[in-house]
Amino acid sequence: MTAQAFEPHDHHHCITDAMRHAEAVIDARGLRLTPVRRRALEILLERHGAMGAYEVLDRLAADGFGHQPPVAYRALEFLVENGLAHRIQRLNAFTACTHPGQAHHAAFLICEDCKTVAEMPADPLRQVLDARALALGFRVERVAIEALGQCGACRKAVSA
Amino acid sequence: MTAQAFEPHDHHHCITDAMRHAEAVIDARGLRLTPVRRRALEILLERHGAMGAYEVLDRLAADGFGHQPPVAYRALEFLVENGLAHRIQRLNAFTACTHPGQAHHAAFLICEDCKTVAEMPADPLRQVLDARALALGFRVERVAIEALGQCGACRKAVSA
DNA sequence: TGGGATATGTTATACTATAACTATCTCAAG
DNA sequence: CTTGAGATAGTTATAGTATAACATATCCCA
Repeated sequence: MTAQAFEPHDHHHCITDAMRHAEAVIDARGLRLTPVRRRALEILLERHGAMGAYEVLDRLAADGFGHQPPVAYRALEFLVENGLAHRIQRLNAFTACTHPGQAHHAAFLICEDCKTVAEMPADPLRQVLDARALALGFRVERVAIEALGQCGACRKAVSA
Repeated sequence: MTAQAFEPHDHHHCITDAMRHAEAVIDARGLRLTPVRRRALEILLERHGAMGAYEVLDRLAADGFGHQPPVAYRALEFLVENGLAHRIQRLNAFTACTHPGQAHHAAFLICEDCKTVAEMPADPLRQVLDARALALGFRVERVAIEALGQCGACRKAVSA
């Protein structure tokens, strides 16, 4: 598992794969991937970026769902709770999970040029962090690791 | 350098120390630690927690400074830019830097019970993160590492 | 088939942040 | 001195993000 967001890839496959995963996960938990929730996930999956709740809301509204903020926030919250999406604190925005199903700790790489958001496994980082925190008596429950910078493609584009 | 926020310590000393550091840093850069900026820093230093901009604003207003959001946001932005405070994305809030002056990468440990925010050196984490990101072609510029959990004191309090 | 739990929708409001303009202060060049 | 450019602080107004609280509809099973 790598950060495919920065690689050229068959994005359609990426989407259908994620949707299948989502169905499986939700089903296994006895929950329901209702129309709004499903559509919200599809919208997030369109690109490897982050989308604000209000942007998602506009899209949902255009598709005939409700027009008020809670419609989007609730769908997004559901996705995040079930590991199908992540909240990017830095951007006050949400991004579809690219490794759904697998329990994982993620770090996010956010390209400031093209706005792509890639998810990178952070388990090794978490081990170090947890250990160092524990040495201070602190027990870590959740961590947000969000890096801003420049992706390979954008670096090449600048130097060209 | 450790995360003294979780340790019992002479907080008054903590404050005077930080203020002295601040003066030195700002002076060395040929900038000005004006009354609002100084007061804003003092307010953040009162406790090892995070404070929202509007809370800082109320305090500043009570002290005779302006009553409008930019007053607080500008002072806080100045402090952050000069490494005297940090923004905690997760909380939409600000905390005084406990290692001012030293160039450093910090990770934040946020106790969900007592709301204490401790700053922990993150240079080793950064090295790992930078290397792993670079392997994906990504050049890291800034990182936010924010952990939620429970500090030692609160853990003891619960189990007692 | 009734009824609790879940989900969706609404209104209203709270919280966070910045743009744009005005007035004031600082400090060095003339 | 004094004057003018840049920095600082104040204002009004508005943009952007998020949630509380309640009404309505749907699901599912006892």
